[in-house]
Amino acid sequence: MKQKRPALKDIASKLNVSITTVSFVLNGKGKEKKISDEVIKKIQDYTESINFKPNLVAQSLRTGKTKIIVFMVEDISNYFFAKLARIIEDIAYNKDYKVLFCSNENDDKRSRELINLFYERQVDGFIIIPSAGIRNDIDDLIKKNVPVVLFDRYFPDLKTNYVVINNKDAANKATRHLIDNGFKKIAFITTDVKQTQMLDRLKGYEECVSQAQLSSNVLEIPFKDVNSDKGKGLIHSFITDHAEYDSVFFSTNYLTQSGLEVIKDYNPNLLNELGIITFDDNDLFRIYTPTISAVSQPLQEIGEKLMKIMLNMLKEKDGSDSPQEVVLNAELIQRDSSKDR
Amino acid sequence: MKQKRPALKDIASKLNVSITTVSFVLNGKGKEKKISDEVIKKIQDYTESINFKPNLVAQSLRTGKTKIIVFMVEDISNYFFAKLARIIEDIAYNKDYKVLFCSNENDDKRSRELINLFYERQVDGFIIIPSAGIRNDIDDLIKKNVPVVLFDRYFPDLKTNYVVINNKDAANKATRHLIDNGFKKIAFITTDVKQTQMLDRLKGYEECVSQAQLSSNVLEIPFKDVNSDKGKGLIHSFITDHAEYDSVFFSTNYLTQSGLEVIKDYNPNLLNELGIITFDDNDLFRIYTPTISAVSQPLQEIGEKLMKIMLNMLKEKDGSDSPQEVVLNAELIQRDSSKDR
DNA sequence: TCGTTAAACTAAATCGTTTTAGTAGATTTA
DNA sequence: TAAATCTACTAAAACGATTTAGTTTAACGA
Repeated sequence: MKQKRPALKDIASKLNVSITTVSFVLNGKGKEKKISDEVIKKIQDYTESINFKPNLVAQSLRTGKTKIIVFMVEDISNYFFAKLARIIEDIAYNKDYKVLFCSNENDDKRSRELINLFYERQVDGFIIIPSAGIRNDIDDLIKKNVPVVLFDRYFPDLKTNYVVINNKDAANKATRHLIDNGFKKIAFITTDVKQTQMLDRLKGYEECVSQAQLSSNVLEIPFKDVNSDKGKGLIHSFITDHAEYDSVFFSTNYLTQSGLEVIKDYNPNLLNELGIITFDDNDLFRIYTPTISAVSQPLQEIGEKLMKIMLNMLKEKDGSDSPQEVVLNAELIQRDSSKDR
Repeated sequence: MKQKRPALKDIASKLNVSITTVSFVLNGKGKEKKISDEVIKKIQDYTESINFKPNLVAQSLRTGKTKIIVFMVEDISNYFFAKLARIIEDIAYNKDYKVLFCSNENDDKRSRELINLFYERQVDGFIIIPSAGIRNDIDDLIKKNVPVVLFDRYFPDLKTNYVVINNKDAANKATRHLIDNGFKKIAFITTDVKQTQMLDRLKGYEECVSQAQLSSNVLEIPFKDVNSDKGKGLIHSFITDHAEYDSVFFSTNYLTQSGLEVIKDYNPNLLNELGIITFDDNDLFRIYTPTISAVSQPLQEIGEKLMKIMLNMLKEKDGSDSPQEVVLNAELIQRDSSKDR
């Protein structure tokens, strides 16, 4: 026996006032709208006593606002994204917004479906890690005046809000750090993803080795194989075929995880001989043996910037401000794996 | 210039038909409602051409369904929950449901707020890891006929759907495994949380050591300190004060992470001497040195069961089926850290 | 004393759907 | 030929809020 939730109507008839009056009082406009203290109190007391909660769906329909923000990443179960999700969620929560998380697998079709789906649900804004082929979908959203902020990567030819880190610079510093510690044959293991974040990291590495007149040694793993045995196989042959490499720079944390597994299987001693450095820190790297040096993205700062831009757009009447392009700096955390040994 | 999204009304007037007709056609009821093929085609062609999407908020208001399920866990950035979230999300996605993730920090106040908030938003169902004190809130939801499934833990005195693992049995097996491998002074490090999952794990450990006529050595870390330096300090003194312990059983994965860090800091060699086993597997444990033995919860199975129960309730007219109580078995994954050394 | 203003409300439109209960006209039945 | 049945639609209520544009009564000013 599902008893119906009370609506304004029910309260109004119960208390012999109009729906309007109830609505005004519940929205704190009682004074402003000259409702008498007596009536205000009557309504407040009663709604509290029955623990009345307005129907937010109806509210959304009427106001056009849902107070929901979508946070779309590659894979919400990945450490980096999950941590960031928590930060975003907390900020949103304080501002009375809810966050819908979803994973697009860096796949265009899925990204597109998710965007449409949430657009239909009238979400108020999108924070998105875009997959490579959805430039136009993002553009459409912006044209429809929906608040959008990209992060981690962006489309150079599209004017949008975005928050990224200085990938090239960070990769450069990490490579330089290896060189400074005496490593000479540095391998760079990355994915075949052709998006800004990866291209910039590659560029940072290549510029640095070339400047130091060292050779460039790059392995590109197809994105779809990144966590599979196939991917691990590729890393394995790359390393075993080139016994001369004295160090490895992984371009992203899920590659590092596979990489460590492969190295450990192949030759555990190598873990202590090879110089290792990775993009994206992880709690694991701090307690691994050896501890793994990492380029750490400023999660808190990224989250705060993203939400600041988003909340700002949500406040504006016409979001006609020029897009914000934020580039933050990552920090190189030096641990044992990149020490000269 | 935000141009308004088209509504049924606009389509209807554009094509000189009624709103009703458009609605019928878009819902695939054209044939059933005897709309002529000609009109059906006209409407379909037009709505496709302008890529019309109905307003789901309005739809929800009318139908009372939002097609949204809430998935509430302690901390969405925790490996175990994040993995499960992905599984749930995928299943839901295929059934045309969306999932809202949120973290309650195992805190009653926050849990309560989240439940209310989503209830107001008319979500169709809740999948919840309950914090200790929200028994009555859960009960209220159920009384209001809202589909609810608990997991990981439950309230023994409340008839609800739940999916858990056999914690006592799993802890028992893990302890036995250590004993079988020659460990005699086994420490159990857990939290002070007094909920079924933790109590059962403790019970499993205690029964096993007592049966083997070994001593029981338990450290309870206050939940709020679990990931802080204070928690690490407690672990540190527990271990250093008791040099006689030859093995440690961690009751949950975030404790293990802190524990490994402490042990490594204190005396790296200990990592290879101490027997170590943990509840909740993690990719990290497979590649750690030593590899860490773990009680692995059947994530896929848990996710499937949860969604099966949930989807079933969502289908029913009156959810008057008796609650499902599912207890799954966890798997002990033996790795190097629990080998006799 | 009459017009004006303020106080304290309320009726009804609106948001964009779904769905029930029609209707008008053509065709069939008896 | 009148009643019944179909076909192909449509009007309008309903979901539960917000908000505009009133209305009524009392008080005030000149």
